[in-house]
Amino acid sequence: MELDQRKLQILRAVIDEYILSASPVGSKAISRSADMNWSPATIRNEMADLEALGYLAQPHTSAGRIPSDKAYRLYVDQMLRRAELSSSEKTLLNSYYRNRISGIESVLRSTAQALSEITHYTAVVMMPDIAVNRLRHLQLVPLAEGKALSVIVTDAGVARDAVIDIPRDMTPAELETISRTITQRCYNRRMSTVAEILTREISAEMQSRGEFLKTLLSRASESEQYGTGMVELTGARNMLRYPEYSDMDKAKSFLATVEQRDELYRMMKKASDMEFTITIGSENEQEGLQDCSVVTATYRVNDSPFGTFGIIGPTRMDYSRVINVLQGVQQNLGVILQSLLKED
Amino acid sequence: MELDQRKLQILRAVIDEYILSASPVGSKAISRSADMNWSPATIRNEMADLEALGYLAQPHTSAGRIPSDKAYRLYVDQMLRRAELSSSEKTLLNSYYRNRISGIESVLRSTAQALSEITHYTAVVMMPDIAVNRLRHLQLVPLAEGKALSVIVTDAGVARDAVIDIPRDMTPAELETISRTITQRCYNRRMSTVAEILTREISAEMQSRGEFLKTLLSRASESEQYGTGMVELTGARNMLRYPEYSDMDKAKSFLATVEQRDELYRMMKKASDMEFTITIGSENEQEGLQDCSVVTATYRVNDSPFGTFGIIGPTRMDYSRVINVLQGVQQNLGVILQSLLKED
DNA sequence: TTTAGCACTCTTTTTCTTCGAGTGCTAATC
DNA sequence: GATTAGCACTCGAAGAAAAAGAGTGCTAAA
Repeated sequence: MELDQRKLQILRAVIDEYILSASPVGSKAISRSADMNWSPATIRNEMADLEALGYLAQPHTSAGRIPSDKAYRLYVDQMLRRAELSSSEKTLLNSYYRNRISGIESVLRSTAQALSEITHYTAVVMMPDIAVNRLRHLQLVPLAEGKALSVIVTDAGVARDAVIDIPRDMTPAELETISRTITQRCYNRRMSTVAEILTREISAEMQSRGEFLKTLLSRASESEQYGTGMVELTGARNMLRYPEYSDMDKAKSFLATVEQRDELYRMMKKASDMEFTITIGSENEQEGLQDCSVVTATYRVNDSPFGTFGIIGPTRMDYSRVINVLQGVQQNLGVILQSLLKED
Repeated sequence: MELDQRKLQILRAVIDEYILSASPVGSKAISRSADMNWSPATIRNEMADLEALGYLAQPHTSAGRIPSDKAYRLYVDQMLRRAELSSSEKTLLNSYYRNRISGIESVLRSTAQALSEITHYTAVVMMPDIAVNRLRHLQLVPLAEGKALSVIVTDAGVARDAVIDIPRDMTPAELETISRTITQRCYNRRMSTVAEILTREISAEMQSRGEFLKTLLSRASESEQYGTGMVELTGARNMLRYPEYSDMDKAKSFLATVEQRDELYRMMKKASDMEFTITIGSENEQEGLQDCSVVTATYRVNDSPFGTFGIIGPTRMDYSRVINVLQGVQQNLGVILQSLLKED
């Protein structure tokens, strides 16, 4: 049995209605909706078919139908109309960036806030992964005997720092020399290759400090060390708006899940080579997101992918609105970051 | 009418019991508790007195009593016994810092997590306010024409950065010179005074760039700019454990309140010149924290106050446990940060 | 001064009933 | 053959009524 035009139309109507109401949709409600010229009885028959095909489910015998994950999948793949953001929404969006443009990360934090407030869902933004960035400057700043702060600045305008151990007899002047040498040698090299270059070229040169440099940069390549793996999450509380989380336990487990930042990071990282991703309910790997859908978008700066952000909401989220907003933010973010990094 | 010994004993018993059970405490329950040698009837009389004095309240006629904020105040001021953390708890605490010692801020983030997981309340940690730190290094890194990243490193091992505008004709070499000059002139000066020093001493010297420097450092002193005002908040979801938040609306409004990071920062900032603070229910300025208590502690590095962290919980939180944990963390944090900044 | 006894109050829990939305099936209709 | 009206049936939600229980304040006795 295939999905003919009428079945699709009905399925769509069920989903649209369920997204709005969050309660099982009956045949009568469907037959009342626009362009639906069949009687409830006919629609009942079709709905029974759709249930047999796995697109609809019935919480109990005498209730209406709710869409399955499979139905949402079909919906987002084939039934979604994209639309531009309205100009008032664009204005709203831009208002979040006022006074907030002191750096990449604060822009991204504001973005997360904007996303969650505009969509009323939970927003997640991945902080830039410096591994793909290029080194602009490395500075070792002595803190105390045996300790220094290592600061890395990349071409993307991102700075990351870590406290490191240094040999006790290392002087500030020597640290400065090392900083300068590394900066020179690795200038504009991808962060992911810096450690390698150092081991190969520089440590030999600076024999006496070879061991130190090795440690320094093996740690530099460990992502943990320089604060990679960070995500900003905002608006988790929004989920409490929706009846699917009126059960306290569900709410708790959702909040517990999203507090696991490293898991979220993994998820976002995986999505980061796609322009857009939509992951519906059980398609999510994470235990606690089985009742959620995650929509992500990747934005670009200078035509190369820079970072990823997204929305987490109940599976019955308003997909088309979410996608429109993400698309709007995607463009916006490109422009704003561009203007932050290039001259105005 | 004064609070005699027996009234105090009864009040204490009521509070202890209410902290445990979260439901109104009756006279019978009290008379059963240890060292309570009076009959329920006697205790009822005393409880009526305590209610008249404003220490207890009755949700409705036929219910037990619950402590008022005034009662908690008395409780924390006069009835609290402090105790050392057990050694197993200390071990647990330390386990949070493993692999997490790459920098001040990541240590503080781990601290927040540890606090919330150990106490089962919400933890908040104020990131160091660099205004009181001393400048160790300033570096201007060119990003693109007209743009640079300004990075500040302080003696506390904290780095902060911001994207800034620079005159178009400024060369990398010139930026380097400026960086070095500022670092030299302001070395070990408090960040709060750096802007002033620059305006006074340096801008005159570098006439042509005077305007730029002024802008640069007026912005440096704006806290916003360099990411001051940040707090880390963890474990907000823990509040859903407690019956006082089984009402969805209460839970929502709590989460909404703590998502206002700047408000939280203000609160913490205010607490930061006290070793410990306990703020109970209506004593809180913030609207959304009227049903909460906030306990904070300030930790020291090198004997000078460094930062503040705290616990937010329901007013009937287990104060003595919370205080013990905070005290434990306070010591711990001092040691860990010390070891991070000084040689091992 | 303390306490046993008791009537009273008010919430919580349970049980039972009613209501209504929605279904699936059958038979009539287009 | 496809569609639809009609109808008996199911099952959860909502409401009402009843019962249970915890705790009180007061009185009078110890």
